[in-house]
Amino acid sequence: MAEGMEREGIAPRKRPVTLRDVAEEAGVSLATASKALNDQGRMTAETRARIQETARRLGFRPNGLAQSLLRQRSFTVGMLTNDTYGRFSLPLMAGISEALVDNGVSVFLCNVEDDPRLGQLHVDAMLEKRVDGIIATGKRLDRRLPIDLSQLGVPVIYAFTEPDADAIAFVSDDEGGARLAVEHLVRLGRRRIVHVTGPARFAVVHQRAAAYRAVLAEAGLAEAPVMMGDWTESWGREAVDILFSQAADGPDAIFCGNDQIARGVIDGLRERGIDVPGSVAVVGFDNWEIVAAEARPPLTTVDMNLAALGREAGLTLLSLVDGKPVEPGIRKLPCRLVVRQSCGRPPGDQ
Amino acid sequence: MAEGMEREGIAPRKRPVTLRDVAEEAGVSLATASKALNDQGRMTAETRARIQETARRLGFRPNGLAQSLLRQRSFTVGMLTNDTYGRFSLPLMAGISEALVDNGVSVFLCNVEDDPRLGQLHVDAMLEKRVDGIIATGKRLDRRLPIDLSQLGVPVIYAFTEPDADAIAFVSDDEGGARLAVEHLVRLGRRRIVHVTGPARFAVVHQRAAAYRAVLAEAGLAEAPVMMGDWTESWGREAVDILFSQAADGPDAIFCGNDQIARGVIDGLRERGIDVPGSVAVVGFDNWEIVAAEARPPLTTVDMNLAALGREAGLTLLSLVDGKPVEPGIRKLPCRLVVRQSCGRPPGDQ
DNA sequence: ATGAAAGCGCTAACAA
DNA sequence: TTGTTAGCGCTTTCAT
Repeated sequence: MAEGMEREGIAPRKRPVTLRDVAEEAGVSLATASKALNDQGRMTAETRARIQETARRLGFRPNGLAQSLLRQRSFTVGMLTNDTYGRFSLPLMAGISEALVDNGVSVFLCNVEDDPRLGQLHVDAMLEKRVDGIIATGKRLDRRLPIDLSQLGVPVIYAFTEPDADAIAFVSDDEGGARLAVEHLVRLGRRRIVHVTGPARFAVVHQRAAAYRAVLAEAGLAEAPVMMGDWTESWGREAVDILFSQAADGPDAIFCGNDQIARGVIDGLRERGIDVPGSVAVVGFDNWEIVAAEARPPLTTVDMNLAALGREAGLTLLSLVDGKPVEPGIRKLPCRLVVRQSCGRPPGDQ
Repeated sequence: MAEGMEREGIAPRKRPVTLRDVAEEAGVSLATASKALNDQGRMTAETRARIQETARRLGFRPNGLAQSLLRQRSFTVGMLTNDTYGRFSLPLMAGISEALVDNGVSVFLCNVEDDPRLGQLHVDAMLEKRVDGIIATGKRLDRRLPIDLSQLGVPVIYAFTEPDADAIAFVSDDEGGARLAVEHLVRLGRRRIVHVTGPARFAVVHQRAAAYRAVLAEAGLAEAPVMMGDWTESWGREAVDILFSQAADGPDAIFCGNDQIARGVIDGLRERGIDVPGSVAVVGFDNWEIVAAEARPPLTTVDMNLAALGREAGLTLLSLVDGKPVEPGIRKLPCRLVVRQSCGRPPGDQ
């Protein structure tokens, strides 16, 4: 039989090439072939090379299912989310995936909406597939996913969602983020800073408001009542109407609870002929590119660093899977201020 | 030994419960236990019930890896995308997942950006994990993913991305979608309809423009030169400036290439004091909720039905996996017009 | 009606 | 240095 050149480049068709095929073709035993391809055991470099070459030629691809069965490790994790629009889950996913892909770990993405049945379905599927771990993510820090993940028998990490007791969780530091925003305004010399934000039933609304008040107090500035409404542009515009309808002097800065409100605020101000940032500076929250970057002027806003958060979650899950101990608790990851143009030129201190 | 009540509710801890555990506990053989739990073979109803009850009590969960190894089927598919923002990939994913989850199939989501190395990494991982198939998706119908999927040895379906030759693909019917939009305007009595769209290097720009021209011709209306620019709000506003800066009579309807342009157009018109939809009707494309619903007035726009497209792709992949033959070729799935308020009340014909 | 045995494709201990 | 063997957890003939 000629040295197999005729096999070159043939894609495995019907039956995939197995390690046994490689071993036979190379004239060695299964075990030897295995060791050769895993750079384990001892053998002549020549043998190893020959086996590897044979594997390459045959288009051999190890069967991960068999490997996983044996190693008790599937190199697979599940990510649960209820964030249908992906505003939060996609950056998280990007970070998670980035942390895992280089370790050969793939991610099952499962949208459970807010449906317990769907959640159970996905979790069952994951568990049967023997995922090495699960990352639970969401769209709200103060709401749980519609499934109980506390007794699963696999490591679970919570990222950007309300965790169970004694769980390991990563969340954004909303107080810190709000501080960043308000301190920025203070540093720019703004003195009458108001806060227009979302509905009171969101925990973050109170956390951010508390930080807002704290920073004003520290700066010796008067605080205005926090204005709560919807997370929408129209609420932002409405808030501007309220703020500027009285003859009294309006604010010179508005810290908004999210980018959509901020966008509404900016539009409302422009339509009243009020210059941004000249007369009023505006800061948003979320750094939702599509909203923030297209505002007029482009929005200075707080970024929750969700990709980094996802990366941390992924790496931590990996540690857990490797059996390393991880202290339970909630870790708050810092936000970051993205300076665009809605507050004017940043002071020279940066 | 007492009848095991003390085991009730104990979550499997260290070593997961195996079928062997169930068999021993129930006092039967492995084979019998397997059959009992799969509703196969023949045995007394009593035996079957007892085994099932035992499994339940022990919290037995079949090891999908072992099953997959044997059945040569992993109940797992991979979804490839290069759509980082998820504008297209998330609706697709939702549809795909919906079609698959009830069949116990989970989805690996893999963002390959436009990086061939990353793409190869993900595809290799999928193949090693023995995915039953792959769905390739993207953000442009006229660009390929940065990896060759033609010789993988597993079924591949293309959804909303440029397919390889002889592949099975699902795409949106952009001509049809554009027809829907322009015919809507015609039906509402608009006569001077212009088209403001994206860059010429996008194939869809030409497809939609062709449909725009065709509909105008059929209606005996004059077509205006198609205005190509960026896919941005600012281009929409600029287009309005161009259209209305001359004293000549401007259009009474504007068909926009996407929702962002449409939003810019609406803003531009409002800022010029031109009533929408009174004086000018506006239609968008994409039905990107966050942009379309928050426009003033809310935007009538074309929805590409991406979730349905994903569902089709998922179901078709399933057929393929089951060995059913599927005709290769590109299937165009119809779009749908979502009527909001930017064109005025729809005529009584609906 | 039930069970023993042979694998699915691979790895790792132990022999040779 | 290489090969033999015993599984990983499960399904499936084929006996009994």
